[in-house]
Amino acid sequence: MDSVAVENYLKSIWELGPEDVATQDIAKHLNVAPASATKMLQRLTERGLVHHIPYRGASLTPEGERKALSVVRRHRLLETFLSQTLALGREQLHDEAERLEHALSTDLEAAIAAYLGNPQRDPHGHPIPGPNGELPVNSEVLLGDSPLNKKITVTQVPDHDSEILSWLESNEIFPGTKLELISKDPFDGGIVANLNGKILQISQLVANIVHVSLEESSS
Amino acid sequence: MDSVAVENYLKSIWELGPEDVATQDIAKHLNVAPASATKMLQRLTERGLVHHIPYRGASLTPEGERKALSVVRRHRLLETFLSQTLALGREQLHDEAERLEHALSTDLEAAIAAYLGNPQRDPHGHPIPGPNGELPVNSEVLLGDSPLNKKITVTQVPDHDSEILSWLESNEIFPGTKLELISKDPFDGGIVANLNGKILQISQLVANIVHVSLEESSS
DNA sequence: GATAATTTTTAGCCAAGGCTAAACTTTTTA
DNA sequence: TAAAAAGTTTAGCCTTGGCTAAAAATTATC
Repeated sequence: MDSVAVENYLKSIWELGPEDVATQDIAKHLNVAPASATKMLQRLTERGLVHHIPYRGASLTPEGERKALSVVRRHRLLETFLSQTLALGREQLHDEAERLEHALSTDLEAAIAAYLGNPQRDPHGHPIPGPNGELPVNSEVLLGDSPLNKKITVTQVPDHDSEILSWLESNEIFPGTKLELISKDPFDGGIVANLNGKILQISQLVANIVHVSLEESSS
Repeated sequence: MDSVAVENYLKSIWELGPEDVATQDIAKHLNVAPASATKMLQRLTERGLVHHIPYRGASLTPEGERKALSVVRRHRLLETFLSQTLALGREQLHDEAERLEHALSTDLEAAIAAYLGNPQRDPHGHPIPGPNGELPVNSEVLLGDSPLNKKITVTQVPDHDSEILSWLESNEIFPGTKLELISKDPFDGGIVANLNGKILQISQLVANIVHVSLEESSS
């Protein structure tokens, strides 16, 4: 069994990867001192989970990635489970799952997946890795990069920034929402969209986090 | 936030109490060396959660008991929640709850309690402490101590011994089961009972774990 | 291309929570 | 009641995962 700390390092590297991740970025992501991250990266390299090149950065070995995806799977299954059973708000889910993910046995993971009917996406629209780490190929595009005057469908919103998430929620932007880009600011990348007749200004920050698909949603 | 280890020590002392608990018993219960238990008892005494008298034993302070009951509440709520949503077997519940109980936030605890309608008992029939640690007075009696030829109702089965639990389950003994004592062995305390017409021999070991009530069950 | 700034690593420290072996109490037994 | 047995504590060690301060490497800047 890997410790909570180890699981969190692996997950962070996965989330920040797949290219070499800087020590500083990992440290910031986990709220620890850079020196602590260095030490852990060395230990994880020792254990064959991480490939760390001093002064360059770190990446996951195949084994490390498998473990990282297992954590991500548990996290996203938990978010889906809590959302469905307890009807928690999308912005509460992340923090709860973050704690519980490390305490989920393989059996319980399987029971939850079966109960949910092996869902492919969590409530934020993020794909849930399969039991062996399979992830679907991603044909999505960022909201800020999508073409003007075309029907697009929101597929993913961020899972951890509850401020942005609340804003999105209050403007009815979540997976499945259909909208159309009206214009794009040439300087800061902010956009204006038409959501069911409502005209909405969306900052560059948000436009570069939300994913959309150009095909009609299959839901 | 208390660590997992601290929460487990407090819970163990509560479960083994309320009289002074021997160092050895705590160590055995937690699967650690006696010396480790001693050290932790000293730390917990330092923190005002435990009252440890060297060579005598340890007991919980009011603050320690409050925290222990909080862990017990989370444990039993989780067992109830997992049982209702995922239909896990009674003998799987304990181990899962054991891991998850330390990762449950106050918010999620409240959400689960509300979802379940603030249940008073977990699936093993154990009372669930209230949010402030309230426990109902216990008017129950051990199966082995109950009178002959009287209708009695099972109220509690053990939660952690999955072997006993499976045996009970397969003989349809669980909270709510009605039966009648036919005879008691004068030597080893084993008993014979009538369960819906079936004659059942029950060992002393089991008879001293299962709780029953003499009144008709209110379910 | 040398120096300044930034990033990363090393060194050394700490607390938590384990362990074993040895010392000390308490309890039991002869 | 003295010796043996059982239980408990102390002492000293270990690993994990943090930290800070200082040293080293890399990158940016003049």
